[in-house]
Amino acid sequence: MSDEGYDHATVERRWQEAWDDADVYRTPDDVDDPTYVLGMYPYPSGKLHMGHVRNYTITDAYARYRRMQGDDVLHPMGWDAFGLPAENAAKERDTNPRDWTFDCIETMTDQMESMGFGYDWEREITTCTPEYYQWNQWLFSRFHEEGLVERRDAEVNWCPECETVLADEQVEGDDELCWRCDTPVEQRELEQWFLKITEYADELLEAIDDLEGWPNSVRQMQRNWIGRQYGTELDFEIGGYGSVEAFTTRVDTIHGATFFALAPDHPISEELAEEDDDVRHFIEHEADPDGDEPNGVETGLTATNPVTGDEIPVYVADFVLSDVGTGALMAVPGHDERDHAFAEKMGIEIKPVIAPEPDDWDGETVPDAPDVSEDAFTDDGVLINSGEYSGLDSETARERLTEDIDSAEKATQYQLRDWGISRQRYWGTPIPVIHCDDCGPVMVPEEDLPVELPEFINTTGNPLDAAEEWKATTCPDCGSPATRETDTMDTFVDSSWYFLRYVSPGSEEVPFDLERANDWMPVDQYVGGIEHAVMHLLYSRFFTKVLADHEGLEHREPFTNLLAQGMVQLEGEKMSKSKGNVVSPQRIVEDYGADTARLFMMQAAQPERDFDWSEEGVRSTYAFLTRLQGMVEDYVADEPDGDDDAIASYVDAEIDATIAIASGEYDDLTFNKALRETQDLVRTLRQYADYTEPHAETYERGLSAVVRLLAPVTPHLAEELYDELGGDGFVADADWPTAEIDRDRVAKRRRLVENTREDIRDIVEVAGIEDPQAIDVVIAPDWKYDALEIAIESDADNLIGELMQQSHIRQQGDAAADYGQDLQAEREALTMSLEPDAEYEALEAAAWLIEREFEAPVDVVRADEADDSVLKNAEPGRPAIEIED
RNA sequence: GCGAGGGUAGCCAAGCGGUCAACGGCGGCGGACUCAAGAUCCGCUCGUGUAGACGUUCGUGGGUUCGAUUCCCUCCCCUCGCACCA
Repeated sequence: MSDEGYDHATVERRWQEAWDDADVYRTPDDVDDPTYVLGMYPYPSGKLHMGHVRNYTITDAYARYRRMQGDDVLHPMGWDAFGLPAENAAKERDTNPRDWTFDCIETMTDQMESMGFGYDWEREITTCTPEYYQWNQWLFSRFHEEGLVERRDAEVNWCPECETVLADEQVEGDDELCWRCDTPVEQRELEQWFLKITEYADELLEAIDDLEGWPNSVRQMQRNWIGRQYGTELDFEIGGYGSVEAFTTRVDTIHGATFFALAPDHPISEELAEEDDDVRHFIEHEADPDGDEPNGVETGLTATNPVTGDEIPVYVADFVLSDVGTGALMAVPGHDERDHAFAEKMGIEIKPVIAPEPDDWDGETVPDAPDVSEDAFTDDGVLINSGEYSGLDSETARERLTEDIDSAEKATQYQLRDWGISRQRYWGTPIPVIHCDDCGPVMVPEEDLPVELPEFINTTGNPLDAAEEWKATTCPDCGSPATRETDTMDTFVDSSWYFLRYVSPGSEEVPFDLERANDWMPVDQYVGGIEHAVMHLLYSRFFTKVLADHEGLEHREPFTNLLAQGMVQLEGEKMSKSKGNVVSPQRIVEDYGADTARLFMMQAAQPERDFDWSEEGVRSTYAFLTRLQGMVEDYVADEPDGDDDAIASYVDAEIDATIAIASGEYDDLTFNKALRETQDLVRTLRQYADYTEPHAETYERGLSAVVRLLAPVTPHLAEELYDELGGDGFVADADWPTAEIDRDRVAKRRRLVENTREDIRDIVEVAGIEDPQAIDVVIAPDWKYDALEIAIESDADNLIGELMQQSHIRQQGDAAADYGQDLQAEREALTMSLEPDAEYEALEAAAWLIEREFEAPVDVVRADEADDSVLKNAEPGRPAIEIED
């Protein structure tokens, strides 16, 4: 396989060293508003996988493209270096997380260099260093000062395998599995640190509308996650227990509330459990919040409907969740499916109070009740059986009832919860707090930051808890003996602002240089996996907003354009170690080179789509590069001296077309299309050289354009070939090729040529012409172009009449009338063709393609040199064809 | 159930009101080159057709339009996210 190809190893090594020596990818601090291109930084697991390669090839190609377009570019890389796997690996290998992590970083850095990724390594950041994580601590203190940190008892998700707390976002699926290890998650009550992201819920939600550079899927996922709902909070009196608050979005159905339900862990349920055996038994043994079946137990209590005064039975039910709404609800089985199911099961009354709005409703008449015995009617409609509210529409009734009921208030509920950042693990940022018996939890003063991690202790629980010496300290407030907080921060804290740190990675006084951040931010193009759609991308938005409000950052959103890249699959399946269907990037680089791997990936599919890895595809990509290399070599070794003829002009026009199209596609990050065009041009150039002695200047211009168009994706070979062609400096710094041509004309010209060739093939085939002797291609007369233009612009009913007003058209007599009829028939679909001269030139330039294919001389003929009988078939955009056999 | 994105010729996949029987790739067929194979190059790949035509096609069934693969609605199917959410 690879022994047939070019010497990629030598080429790649040579240019990697040359780039390194010349510091090609450095972004100086004094550049003005660079284009900021960023890939989500990796967790240093030890090896680059195909997902990384794809992700970073996308950003690298785009960064290189922008640089060649003349932009200053910021394209940094760093390491999401804290996290549990390092701890586990350290235990397995009897080392410590720090050494293991830095080993991994070293390996992965080498792999990234071997892929040819052009990063400014001077800006590298590593989150597990005190130089970085001190700023997590500093930010935590700042958040605390601004009232955005809270410590409270919380029922938390606990993973017994990882021995740590998980955020809601880290619990996956119906089975509630840990996102890292797929262990079922348990619930525990612990004192936890929270960042109050809910304070920003409204802005985080509303600003999504303006994130036009983000994929809809991600925007929608964030909207769902925040889950804002407008409704009403109101009190129900429960005999003996006072008033209980319930939340409802459908207060218009309150006259149909036939029972009241409490969550099993609602305070009243817990109180009841102490005296009522049935309730206790239900809560402890029967309640199954995860089951499909709604279960419940009657309490014997009643609640008073604040509108009707009715006494309705109170149940403890497992379908009521304490963290949704208020953990207590008024149940309306007539108009809520879940309440309906429960009422049916328990034999509770089902009462319709909303009717579908009749089509011809007058706005007053009270319609007939719907049948809700089998199914609830859950849409809005018109109130019935609702006393003075009957006859109102749902919307109005909700307003009125919320006003009229004493205890009722408009309320907004969110699904978004505050962000619990406490983790009971070692390898993370220590939360900078000291616990004092007298003063309680006290922030570590800024001058004492960072709180550095102690040496790793290999133990089953939290190593920080075992670090006795480290734990013992004194209270910053009162000076008495005190202990350090042993929780560390969720690593998503690190990644919520790392994109700001790249701006000034060495800052010792501040987390980031504010002035530069204001100039350089936001990230223009962010690229990463869809798995971060909610967590990382939502937290980063939150941090950015807090920093805007309290630290003078002048941007409220971190990422202008977001690309969620697709997966690299093998036979339609996600590559994964457990399935054993992994293709190693390292092996591909060894066998075919980084350029081949990069080019294959970028041309295989649009970046956001999944695609299948194919060894066959890799081989043909490699063959393509080898061929290209040969073409350049041959050209340089023996420069051709062909004429600047029609064929050269065809090739020249194709070069322009390719540049124009490929540039547009690079702008849109649709590398696959840009590369397809570029590869087409290579084929055109080869055909050219095969067919005739090329015109040196034209041919070289083509090769040079190809090399530069490929340079963002295959940087090493592009450097090599650019050098061979005599380019100055690095192709990485070269100017992007330019073409003064618009895509519309390109498309028209190509279509004309392609249609003409197809027509000739059709004729040869259908007419059974074995061996064509000569082919004439005849351009339509000028008057037809004029007629076409008139037909397009005219809105007259009688097109023929309109045409005949032109004397030079009228002179054509029957021919004009015939063509006028044709135009009339297709009137609405007409589009302007190229001008006659442009058509002549395009076909003349493409004649060699036809001659080559049919092995017959081709004559492109102007209308005034042709017979009238032939001209009959010629139209603008469609020359007449005469084949002699 | 809700939401988002999809369903295009043997397969993958573009197009997203007329230039569309529908770009491109793979696979298949034929041809050139070669002693041969590979690579490369040139065609063909819905049906019919002895001069560029016609017919039937873009999940299903309707609709809008002079005209729909492209816009609207119904239904079916796929993928992803959320979900006993009050």
